Amino acid sequence: MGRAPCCDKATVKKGPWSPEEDAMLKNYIEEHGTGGNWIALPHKIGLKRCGKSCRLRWLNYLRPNIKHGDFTPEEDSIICSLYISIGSRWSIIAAQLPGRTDNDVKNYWNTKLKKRLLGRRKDRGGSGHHHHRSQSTADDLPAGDGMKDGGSERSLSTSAMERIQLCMQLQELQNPLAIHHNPLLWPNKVTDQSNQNFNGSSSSMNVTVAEHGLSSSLSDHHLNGQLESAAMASPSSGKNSNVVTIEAELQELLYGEGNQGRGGAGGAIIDGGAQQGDVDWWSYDQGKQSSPVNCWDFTPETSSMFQDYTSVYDI
DNA sequence: AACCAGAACAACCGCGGTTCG
DNA sequence: CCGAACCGCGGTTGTTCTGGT
Repeated sequence: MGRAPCCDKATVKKGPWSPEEDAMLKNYIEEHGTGGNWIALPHKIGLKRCGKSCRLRWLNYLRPNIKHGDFTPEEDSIICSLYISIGSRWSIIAAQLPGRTDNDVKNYWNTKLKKRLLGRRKDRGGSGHHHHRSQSTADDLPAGDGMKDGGSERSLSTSAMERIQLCMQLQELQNPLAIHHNPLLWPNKVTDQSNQNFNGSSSSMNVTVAEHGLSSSLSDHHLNGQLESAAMASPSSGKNSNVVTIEAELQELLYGEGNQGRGGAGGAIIDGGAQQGDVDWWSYDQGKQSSPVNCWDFTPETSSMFQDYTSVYDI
């Protein structure tokens, strides 16, 4: 027995929103708020839309202070770093980028960033042929292959590549032990505990969300505090050579030669961590350098994974 | 100019988690 | 305590745009 549909699909309009519908929804919410009930909202307004559709439209496009397009190098950097660290937790990642929505970040990653980081690898040995239609997935990524053609094209090292690949593979496997499936292992730095985003400035996103009575995934109360003890127990790990190497790789790949189309502001991103506040995105336990992906320990040993994770987040 | 493939983006779907009566 | 209703998330699909042939 499946779940009952949230609305009568026969009478509900689907597809792109018209300016009139946008105006109706926007005006109503600005005047009355959401009322805490999205399902009832379209009926109150007189919209022939599903409540979920209204919610999505408001959150992604109509609410104030939404930014579209023109992701900055700093945002690119945060997205890439967080994806490699926590996987496809788009709401968490988006919460670190004021004005960005999870949908926006997700689309941006899938259509641009992922290709910039990974897709170029597929071109190795190619002779300028176009990509095929399929977007890069974990399946079509070479599994840590070498640089077969020895060409001058940039790519991430095996270490960084494997992090991304493993992250994608994790999603496919739905590994219950994966960090991003286990709130206990989420970092307190991606909660709003400190109400700060990763570049150390106050997060206006949280304020915006609160103002409109919407809950943010970052308000995940149950996460708060659970990592504090771990943070106390885990000394801050210093930046090591691997960290610098991967940071440099990422920056080079995103904004180096052949990727100059983004305003040339690449120098502002991860620069020895200085531009990211005091957060060390990449560091992990130096004592485990035998494994290039040791921030992702997939053994069933939670304690080991937790230790790695605390290292990743410098907590 | 027409067609086509690929890219980009908007929106939908289904599920898990949470809330509330 | 239980179940229904609702919310929010992540994955997927559909549509439009763009550039190449």
